[in-house]
Amino acid sequence: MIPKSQRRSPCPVACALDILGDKWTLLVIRDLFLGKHHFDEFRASPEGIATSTLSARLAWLTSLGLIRRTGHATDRRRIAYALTERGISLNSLLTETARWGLENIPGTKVMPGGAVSIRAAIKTQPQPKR
Amino acid sequence: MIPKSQRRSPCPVACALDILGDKWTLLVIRDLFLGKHHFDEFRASPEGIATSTLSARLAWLTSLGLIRRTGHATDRRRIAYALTERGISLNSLLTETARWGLENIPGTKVMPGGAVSIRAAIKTQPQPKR
DNA sequence: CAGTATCCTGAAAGATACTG
DNA sequence: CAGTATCTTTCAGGATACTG
Repeated sequence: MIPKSQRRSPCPVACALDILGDKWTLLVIRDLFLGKHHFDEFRASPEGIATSTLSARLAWLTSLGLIRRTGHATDRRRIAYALTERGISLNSLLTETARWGLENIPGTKVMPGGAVSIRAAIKTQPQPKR
Repeated sequence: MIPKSQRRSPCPVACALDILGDKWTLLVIRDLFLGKHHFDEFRASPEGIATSTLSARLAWLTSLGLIRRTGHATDRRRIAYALTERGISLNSLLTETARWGLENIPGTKVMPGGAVSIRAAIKTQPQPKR
């Protein structure tokens, strides 16, 4: 969490933006709500995030306690990410963002794979790839 | 509006972030919902936005049709900004952002001046300064 | 009051290559 | 598969000064 001393103000909007206010963070969250769990799945999203950027975001969100890493002791190929309770609390904010975009930006549409779904995030177990 | 050709994807979340995904834009929107209308009022907000940044954001939001400039023909001191219908449609997104910050970031609190209020934005008439 | 005009710097991000 | 390591570039944003 960002220490109070270096926050721009105590405003909850400003503080939320210090965490989520960029072009990538919420997209990673979106992917988790869509049921994605693996590095290469995030990377394969159509927006085309760079590996260095993705790596930084995953570490950032982990440090904030919004996601957690479900590593595997011996097999690095089974590393996965999942939303924590706190991460799941972003559901309505994310949904609201999607709704606004859908209603106000012509040409937008929900991705193949379905709408942002809290159920996908909660019920999908992080699975190692076959 | 950002042309489809240069969007990262058709995802409504991604497109919304291309518009709102930075640390300043939503704060200007917030100030409008708080009933502020004038350049120096935005500037005086505790986050301390630079004049060049503020100027760019006001032009940007105006070009998107989210705010409108209610200029005065002869007196530049009476220039004011107000939310358009489309800008007002950001109310629930903004409120959701504030709610999430308030519930998940310790030490945040609504600014003196009251909670983000759609009524302040709608009912307050842009008034020239005395 | 409502900006514009510069100058400048750091941080963010893209591209690419490499690794256990 | 899940990253790390560089390198380079861009550009958002801060500081400051000035103006009708």
